[in-house]
Amino acid sequence: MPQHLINKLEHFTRLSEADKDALKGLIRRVRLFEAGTDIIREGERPEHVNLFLAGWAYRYKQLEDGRRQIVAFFVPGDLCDLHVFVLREMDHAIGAITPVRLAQVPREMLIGLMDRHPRVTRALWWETLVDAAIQREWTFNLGRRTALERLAHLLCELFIRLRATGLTDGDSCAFPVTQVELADATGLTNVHVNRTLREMRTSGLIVLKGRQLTIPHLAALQKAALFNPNYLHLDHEGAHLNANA
Amino acid sequence: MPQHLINKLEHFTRLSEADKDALKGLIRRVRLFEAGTDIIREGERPEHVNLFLAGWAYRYKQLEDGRRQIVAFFVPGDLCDLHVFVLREMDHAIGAITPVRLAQVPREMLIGLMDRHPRVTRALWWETLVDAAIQREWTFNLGRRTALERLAHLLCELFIRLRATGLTDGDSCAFPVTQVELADATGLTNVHVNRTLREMRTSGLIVLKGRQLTIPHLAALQKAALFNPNYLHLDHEGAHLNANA
DNA sequence: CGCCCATTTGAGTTTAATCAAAAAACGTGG
DNA sequence: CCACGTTTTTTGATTAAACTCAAATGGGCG
Repeated sequence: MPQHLINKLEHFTRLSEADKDALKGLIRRVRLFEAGTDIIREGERPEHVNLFLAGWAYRYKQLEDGRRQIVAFFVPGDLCDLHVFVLREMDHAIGAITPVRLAQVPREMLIGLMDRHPRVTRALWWETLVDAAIQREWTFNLGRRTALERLAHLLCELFIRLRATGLTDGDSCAFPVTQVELADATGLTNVHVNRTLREMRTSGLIVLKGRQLTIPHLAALQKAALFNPNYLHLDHEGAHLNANA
Repeated sequence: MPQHLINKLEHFTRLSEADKDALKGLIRRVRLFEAGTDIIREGERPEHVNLFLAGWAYRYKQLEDGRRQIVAFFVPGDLCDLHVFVLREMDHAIGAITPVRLAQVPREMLIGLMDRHPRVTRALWWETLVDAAIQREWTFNLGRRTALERLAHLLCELFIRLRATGLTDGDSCAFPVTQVELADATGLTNVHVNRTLREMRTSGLIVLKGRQLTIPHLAALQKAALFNPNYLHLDHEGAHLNANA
């Protein structure tokens, strides 16, 4: 069930039962990927839109000399770019962090959905625009924040995204990302990530142990990160569009 | 005339005369902005899609403490996010580098165009996906490239984008970006940008003087930048979609 | 138990930042 | 066309943040 996606979209607009059923109808072809494997590789032809049902993954790009940058994380409820099939070749890869379950949605199915459900269509645009906003924020993060701010910002973002999909438990959430992956996402080295995490732990900003993250005082972490959640555009933004329900 | 936009879109798909006329019809409400002023400010309500007709601009985000990051450049032929009006508030600002002339396209006009011209619609998706790919590449750039590679990469990208819109003259193009702006785009300081540009000049990679950039040997600059143009998805990618012309 | 992967720590180095000031280029009005 | 104020570029000296290299420790699992 795409309950995570529905939870998330409802932060933007209210969905009817028919809308939700339509979203559920997207889940026809389900595939599983093992942790550590590639879900899509650079150069491949994108054939469908991927909807993440369970597990974590990341988009990444890599240079011939081995330098790697993670440019996005995927958590359950996330959707890859709506119109990928317009492009001939993937310019990046997607790798699974944990075992991943995802639905492969064929273009025709998606187009049909958008023809029949304008409210879902708007919600999916919102999702697309938020993805773009997240990517811009990462650009800022890498360009202008210190190591500690950068890591804190990433943790805030992931926690809030997970919360929006119903995947947090109080002030805790699963967190299967290794320090090497955190380094590749923040543009740091794993050594420096390690030292910075220690600093965050000793100052009580986070508890991170055994693939579980706890943020005792989210406001404090946000402050340390100079985190402004406006770019996630949550808080029922689409209310003004609900009129024509 | 949106000739620059048309030139660019034709790198993706062939457009009919009707398609081109439809694009020209987007230019109804034209506005001018002075250099150094904001075209849109953070927090504002996005009312229309902006199509850049002349002049350079940038998207930027700023922290309360003054740290600023430029997250994208706009050159003639560029279009802001197709569906911005789905969002309630801008999460960033757009500033004019030079005097800017742009067309403000109302949502209804755009929706109408996309209803009537499926080939233009696909081309606009392509444009949107390329924008997202560029943002990802910037993330990589800031995270994993050295100062010299970063600057070289940015220059390669801008030169190739300008060339695709017909705004280069041989191996030269206008380049009105100051070193402070280059610093804010690459996550460096203006001092370090200055030293790095000097290095690029003395090694013959670029000639940059009086708002004019010359790249004597683009392949060499690309090599220095570890630049792979695949993320720009030029080269008539949409050929396979031309069938139903 | 032993292996593998992830995390942690230490010591020394490098890249880029900071601070400060001079020089050059640019635009404008006299 | 020149003088003048402003912005941009350039250079120097010093500092700090993050990287590199190397090795030890810890955890999970068959």
